[in-house]
Amino acid sequence: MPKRLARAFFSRSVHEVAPDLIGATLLFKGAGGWIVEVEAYHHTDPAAHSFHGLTPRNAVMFGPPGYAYVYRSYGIHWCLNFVCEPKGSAAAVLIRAVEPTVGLAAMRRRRGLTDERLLCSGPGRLCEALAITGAHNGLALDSRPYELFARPSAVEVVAGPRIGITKAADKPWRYGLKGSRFLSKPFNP
DNA sequence: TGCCCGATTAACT
DNA sequence: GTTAATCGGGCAA
Repeated sequence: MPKRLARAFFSRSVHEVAPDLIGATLLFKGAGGWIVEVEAYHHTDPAAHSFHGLTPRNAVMFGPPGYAYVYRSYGIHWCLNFVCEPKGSAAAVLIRAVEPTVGLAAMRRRRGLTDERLLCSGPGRLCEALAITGAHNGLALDSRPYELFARPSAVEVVAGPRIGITKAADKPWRYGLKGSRFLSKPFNP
């Protein structure tokens, strides 16, 4: 059985944590799978929600590491982040895609789809499949309904520019599992 | 206060 | 390739 991720795992630079999350297992209420795509954000980064300072929405980012920051995107979708670094860094990793392995029936029902490849291949899709909403913002990642397990063995991680942003769009802070079919978009070679 | 834009997605043409 | 759905935040006035 893989090792459960301790809170100390998240108390490091967001650029160390993000690639280390590739291949880790994310479960929420017993459904989920392997993390195959993430992006790193830091408060010195113009693309980050924390860049302009603390607000009610991003307050969790300014708190201690090892907690979930869930925000509403475009007024429609929910997106899940893991807060990292010492408290006050306001850094987080956006979880962008998961290869579904557990609770397939529940995820298909919530998404209204059968195609496994499209169940969790995007930050909004992932939250819909796992039923993660703003009600789960600010919860600790080392206890239910969240469950996180370290990857059982080394994996090949690729990096590239982040998706859907206009500021600091050149930074290669998107990380993915090389060759995965479950990415929200392929990485350019 | 009002206006514009965004860490998105699905359904169009 | 384009667009609607839909709302909180930043910034100008």
